[in-house]
Amino acid sequence: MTNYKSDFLNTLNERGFIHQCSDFTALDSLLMEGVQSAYIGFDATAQSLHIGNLTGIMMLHWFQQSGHKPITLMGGGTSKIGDPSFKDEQRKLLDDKTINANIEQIKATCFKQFLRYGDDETGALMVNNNDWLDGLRYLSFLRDYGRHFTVNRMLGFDSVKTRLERESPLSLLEFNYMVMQGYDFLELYRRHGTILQMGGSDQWGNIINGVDLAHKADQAKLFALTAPLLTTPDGQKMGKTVNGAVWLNAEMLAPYDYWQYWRNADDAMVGTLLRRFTILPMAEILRLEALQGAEINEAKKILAFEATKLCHGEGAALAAGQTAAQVFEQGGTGEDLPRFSFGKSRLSAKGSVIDALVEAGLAASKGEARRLIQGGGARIEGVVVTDAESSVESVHPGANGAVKLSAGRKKHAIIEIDDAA
RNA sequence: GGAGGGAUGGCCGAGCGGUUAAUGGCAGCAGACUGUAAAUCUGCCGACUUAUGUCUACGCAGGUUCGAAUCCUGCUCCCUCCA
Repeated sequence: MTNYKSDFLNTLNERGFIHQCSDFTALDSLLMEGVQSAYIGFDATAQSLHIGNLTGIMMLHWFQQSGHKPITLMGGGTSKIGDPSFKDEQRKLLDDKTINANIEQIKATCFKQFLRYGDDETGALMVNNNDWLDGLRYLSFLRDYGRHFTVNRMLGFDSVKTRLERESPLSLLEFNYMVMQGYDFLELYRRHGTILQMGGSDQWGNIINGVDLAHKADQAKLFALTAPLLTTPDGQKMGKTVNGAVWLNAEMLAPYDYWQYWRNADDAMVGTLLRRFTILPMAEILRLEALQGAEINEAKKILAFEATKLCHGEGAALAAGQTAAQVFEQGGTGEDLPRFSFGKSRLSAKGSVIDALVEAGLAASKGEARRLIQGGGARIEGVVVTDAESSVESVHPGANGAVKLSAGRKKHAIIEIDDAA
């Protein structure tokens, strides 16, 4: 129904990225006038971004594909303070060195596949808000910018309102986060002529703050564009897996596991995910999301392949898919399964299955491994382990070379028999 | 500054001297059913150990008691009301 003039908004629209915009018409026109720059802010507290950041990354990707200049803003300055909503006192604040290392890592492992960095007109740019936040002087900042923010209005933001309603304390520091984020936008406008900030719908208030600030301070017209937050059909947040976050960095989450994450998507999510996280043509997506029943599995495999390919490259995506086919469709093993070595002498030891489960990372403790076995969830080469005291050898006699160890239907590892130990 | 209420396992939330590693719900894991989906049903769900053992846990530090998450004292933090 909605039709835009600009490729960018049309693409975002058909791929389900549009939730709210401060002014569709004006933004649409501006995008037609020439190369524009837009940014999204990212956290720099870990060495990698995760799937929750992928929506933003894809928005920037399409922005660049549409002939514009994307900017990835790293929250180096804000990371130095630490997230105040996280009340754990033990949390150590990050120093510049760590933050800068994180930023480099993130650029190399999370952005480079999706964005083309470069100094040319549409080359992506990486900036760190520490560059301007670190040197801010409190009094002059308050005088120049603080006067543009009214507390009355800030109290109206959902992020603040819910906090107050829940009677959970909101520190001045936190309250100031939105001011800093607003200031970032102004700074980028001044430095790079950035006119658009994007983000998840939860960022709306923060983004609008920047828009307003720039209007008041510089009489500039900037834009906010947000994407709907991804939730499962029953309203749960997406992006968690067995081990926590779904990282984009292959060292933190193997491509095989990344592939699996997508493969296990909810039926009802497949269309949404294809639109958002693959660059398949819309015609193909429409075909795939029309599939019904068990046929949806085909769509899921394509989703997994395409998403993994974007993040980890075609080779890794193919390998992951191949391993998955071998493991799940043929009940065998594959190259991509995690491996660990196990001394030959331990094979026949009583209870060695428990040790193997723990060492393979399939169980967090011996107690958990034992419970897994007692619940009938542990298998060696497909044979259910019935006795917690079993040795690997007693379950699968003649174990040689390597055997497959499984915890549940989905988690597998290869035990490589180490003759020397 | 005064009066009162509260802090419990990943989260929510019972317990208010002893069958309490602590009801229940959510989340998580496993099994069955399936399509590596959802829903449903069942089991598990502090650690070590494997036996009917040990340790660690109910904001922090002490105390009373044969015995405390439960009672007392001090401290910290949060909330509400009054100044």
